Amino acid sequence: MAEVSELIKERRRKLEGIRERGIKPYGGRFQRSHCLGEAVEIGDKVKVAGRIMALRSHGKTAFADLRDGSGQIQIYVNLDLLGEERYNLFGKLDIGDFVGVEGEVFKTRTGELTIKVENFTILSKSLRPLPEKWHGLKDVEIRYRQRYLDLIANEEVRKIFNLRSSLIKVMRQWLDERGFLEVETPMLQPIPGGAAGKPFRTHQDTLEMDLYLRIAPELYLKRLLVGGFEKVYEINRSFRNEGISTRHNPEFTMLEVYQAYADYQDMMKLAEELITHLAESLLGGIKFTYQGMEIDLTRPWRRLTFHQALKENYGVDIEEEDIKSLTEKIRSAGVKLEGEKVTRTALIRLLEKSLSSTSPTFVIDYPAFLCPLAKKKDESRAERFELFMGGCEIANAYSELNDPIEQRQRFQEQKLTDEEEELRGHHESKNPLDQTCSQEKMIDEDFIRALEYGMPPAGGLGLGIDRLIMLFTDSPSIRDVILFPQLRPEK
RNA sequence: GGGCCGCUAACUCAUCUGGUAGAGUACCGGCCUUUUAAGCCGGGUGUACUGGGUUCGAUCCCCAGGCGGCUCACCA
Repeated sequence: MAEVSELIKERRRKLEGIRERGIKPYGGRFQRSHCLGEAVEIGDKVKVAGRIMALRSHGKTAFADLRDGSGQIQIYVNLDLLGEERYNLFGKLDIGDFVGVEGEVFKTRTGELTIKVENFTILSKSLRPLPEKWHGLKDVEIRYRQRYLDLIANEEVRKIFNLRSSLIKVMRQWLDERGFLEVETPMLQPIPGGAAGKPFRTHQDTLEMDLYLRIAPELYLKRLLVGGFEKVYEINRSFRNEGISTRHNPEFTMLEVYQAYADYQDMMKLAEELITHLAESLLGGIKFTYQGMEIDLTRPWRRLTFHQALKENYGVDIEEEDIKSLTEKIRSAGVKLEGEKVTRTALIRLLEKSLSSTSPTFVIDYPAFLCPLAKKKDESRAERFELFMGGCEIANAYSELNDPIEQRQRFQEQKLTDEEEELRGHHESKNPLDQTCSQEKMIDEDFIRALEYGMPPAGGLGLGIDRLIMLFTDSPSIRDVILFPQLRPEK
């Protein structure tokens, strides 16, 4: 720190002033009688603590607004009450400092309940000025980098993260009540599976082996179905080393649920009921607005086959057309494609465009080649759905493929197409990490072995929690619902 | 990774066509013993993201870089 701003120097001077009086500017435990959100009445003797959010000094008297995690209250100090020494010490306090106060509640002339401070304790001296009180903190870069400031300055942001916590709590409760068992499966995986996407690679020194941060928990949760657990779920982070956008953060939170003897139809019901329940308990209703779009969760939600969705909206017949006319039509619909490759993402973009202003829609029965882990409905289609809402992909589910022989074949086909793409030169990457890409397509032999022991038929559902919270809080970017989104380091 | 846009005081923002930066809040000093976006008087506290270039002169124009936002691409 070469240059320290005048404001910081000034606060350090005050800090020294406090120390010179033999007072510790960083206190310890402070026993409170009340939280600031609790109701108090005139005459109550209270002992509270919090951060000074505003100061109005009048010479021989002063008011300050004190805030803690539960609420805010005004405090009042005056010279007669505190004596000169203590009163001058109070003058060393700034907006941002933590202070504990003790006194009696009274009502001011303007009718505000206020604590008349008889004694106060400095709990923490703040050395940096807080963002401006009226306009708050708007600079998104500072908001994301220094989330603590965002939380201090912007109440709506605190509300978002409170809702996030409640949502996960309610979700757990709902699943627990229905007999689902919450489990934790490896984040560090020797073979990352269960989804697409480039994994993050790391290394375990003792075992002298490379490991990958999981891109999905799927293959481990299915092993638990093999093991005899019939209803399991996991709420936790997955990691994908892909592009970052308003809907993608390298680490994101997913719910994955598996239920034995069920299928994707059951998962549709589960998704409907769970999300409706979340909306009712957190938003107080099943209608809300996301970025100007009216979203209505009234059941049953629309079901649309993948085939229909593309045909109706774009005249694209995925079962009839060859790659060339398919890519042409996708392009003319305004979705860009790299090369001649029809990716799952391109198709999803297409769907998102047409479903963007609608209430929840299940797009069902995907082309089987797009879902190697799903049970086939017939030759070309798989029992899979994706749930779209507010123009965003929220959930994804299958009737889980439990035939070990077919599973191996489907993995191999997948591997083949990846190799084909390689040959076609679509992977002209010089990134050394891409070497792991071929590795990561390795078949998870233990997963196949588990299936060979027998996995009951099951439905499985993955739900993007961050995205659901975006919808519920009307947040335009996933960064608004993740406390510390990934950013490049400063300087 | 590509395209577009942005970066000015601690914060929120101005600064016209290139003439050397200014408001509010915050902060400092003064007055003020019930204020609440307290008030009144006085004070501008600055590496204009960084580094080059053009120019008599650059916050402004040009080039390179950094960080961020949006968007496109990638994400069985």
